[in-house]
Formats: sequence, C-alpha cells, structure tokens
Amino acid sequence: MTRVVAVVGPTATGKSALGIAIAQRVGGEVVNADSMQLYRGMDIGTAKLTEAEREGVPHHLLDLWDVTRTASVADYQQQARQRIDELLRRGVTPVLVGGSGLYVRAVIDPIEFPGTDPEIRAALEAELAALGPAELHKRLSAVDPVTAAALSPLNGRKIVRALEVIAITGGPFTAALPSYDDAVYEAVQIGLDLPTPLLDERVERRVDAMFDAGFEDEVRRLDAEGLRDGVTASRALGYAQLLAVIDGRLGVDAARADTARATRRFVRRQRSWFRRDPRIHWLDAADDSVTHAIQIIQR
RNA sequence: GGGCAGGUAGCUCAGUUGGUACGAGCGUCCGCCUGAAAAGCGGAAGGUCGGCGGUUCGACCCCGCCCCUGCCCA
Repeated sequence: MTRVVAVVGPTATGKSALGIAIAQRVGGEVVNADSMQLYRGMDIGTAKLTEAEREGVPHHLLDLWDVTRTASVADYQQQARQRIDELLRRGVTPVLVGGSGLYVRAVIDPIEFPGTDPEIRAALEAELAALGPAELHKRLSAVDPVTAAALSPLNGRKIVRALEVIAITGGPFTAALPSYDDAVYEAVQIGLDLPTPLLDERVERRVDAMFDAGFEDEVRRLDAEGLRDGVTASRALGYAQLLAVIDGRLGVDAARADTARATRRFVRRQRSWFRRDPRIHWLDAADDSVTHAIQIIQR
C-alpha cells in the first residue's frame, strides 16, 4: 500500500474533486499543493473549495499566508512534510492535490533550498532595478560561470536568486532539480488532463463563473488588506487583472479575456512541467477518473 | 456623388523616397525552471505587403481602375 497519493495536472481539470473522492475511498485527508490557495482570502479566483464542497474531508495547508507575504516553496515544503508525517503517523493517507509543480516536487523529492537573506535580497533587487539584469548577469558570470551560462541575461529574477545564494553560501549556486527516481515519500502520482480544446473551453467558462461570482469584490477586499503590496499574490491570475480594473487601467471585459488568456498559457506551462515526470499516471478527466485512480493506487 | 486617411504575420501596428519583408508587441506552438513558480525566462512557426491591369530589367513601395474600412463635405 502506498503512503502518499498526489493529484497533479493543469488547472481546471477537476483535481480538487478527484482528491476528495480518493480521500474518501482510501481513508485519506487532502494536503494542498496549490501555491495560491495558500493565501487567506484568495478564494474565488483560486477556485478554492468551500467548506461544503470538501464533503467533510479534512483539508490541510489552506489559508496559511497573508496576501502581503511573498510565497516561499521552502516554507511550504517544511510545513507540508510536517503535516504529511503527522497524517502518516495517524495511519491516514495524505492526498496531495495541486497544480504547482515545483511545490509538489519540493514535498515528494529530495530538494534542499539554500536559504534566503532579506537584506541581501533587497540589496540585489535594488541593483537589479537600477542597473538592469545584464549587469548582474555579468557579475554572475565572474563568480559562477556555469550558472550564468544557464541563465538568460534577461532573467533578472533568477540571476538575483543565484547571486543571493552565492552571497550566503560562499559557494557556487549549483542548482539542479533532482532525478525522478529518488523520492522522499513512496508516492503515487495521478495526473489529470483533458484535450486542449476542451480544457480551454473549461477555462473560459471557469473564468466567467469567477467574474460572475464576485471575483472583483474579493479583489477589492484584499486590496484593502494590502494585496497590491504582496509580491506574489498581486501577480496571480485574475488578481493582477482586477487590480488593473480597480485602478482604471483596464475594462472588466478586457480583464476577463486577459485572465482567460493568461490561464490558457499557464495550462501550457503546467503541462510542460508535469509531462517530464515519468512517474505520473495520466488520466483523462472526461473518463471515470475516480475508478481509474483507485485502481492505480491499489495496484 | 465628392474629398481625406487607411488596407503589410491570427490581432494591433512599424517599414522600404523601386532591387529578394530587417520587422515589433500580443496571440499560437515547443521548451526551461532549487526560497515570487497562477511567477520568471528561452526558442520556433506564421506574410501571394486588399484585387486586377500597367510602367520598369525588377514593384509591397510609381500609374490607372476596382473592392473594403473610417472620417469629412454634399
């Protein structure tokens, strides 16, 4: 019997519902692996299940962070593993559900994050803003040619992080994702997907539904709580667009279309991440995925 | 009916005062990814330059006619 089940795949395929169904059948509890559902108050726009929709299945790691907080995989990793270990100790099957690929791997696979330093980070970010990414890239080349070669001179974000790690550890960045054969937990990963035209249509409908369900009000509420100062949350799909609406920089219809378009792009990115993991058992969300998933899990 | 502006990549628009379209942003497709990952970044595919005819060695760029769009005048 497997210890951990993970439900992954692109957004809007029905991962949450499948997670619940699996948990109910296997005697499990859901552990969130969606980076944005970690934020308190981001409900409509993240398609977070309501209490009722959870059907009594306990959900963990939801609503952990304030919107002003910058997300952190390392922080998530630590909390998720702690929670999973507790569940396992109780004999409960953790069902990890979410579309944040790096977050899932951070839990399941042996990834160690080098640490961070707010002051160094802030200083580098200031330099990035003042000098531009190319300058910092040059500096990175001098200290860590290998990493520099792997990063585009335009990828300011990653250049900053590499320089930060080097400043902290004194050594080169040397970051490489682990292989797929050395998991920390014995895990079965179920991947849910749909043919592109179908999924795109679903995304469109879901975005419409969100906007009709008061998404804009949610964003206004969060704006009052400092959403726009949140480096991560303010850039989330739909939230960024609605902040623009609030500022009068975008019409609501344009925001709707823009959000759907950005979500479509996100789906493509999620696939390109998950497709590489050979351990994932892919299911068509249009089929009876619950039955199939259970078969795979009990195999 | 007349005048003006415009018809160039799926979209919005650059561009060449005649010599194989140098295009850009967005979209699309593919990919990357170690503390922002719903983020960040890379690559590729897309064009009979509105139509027909003329001038020319050669036209997307010149001439004529026509069609379409917008604005103005009547």
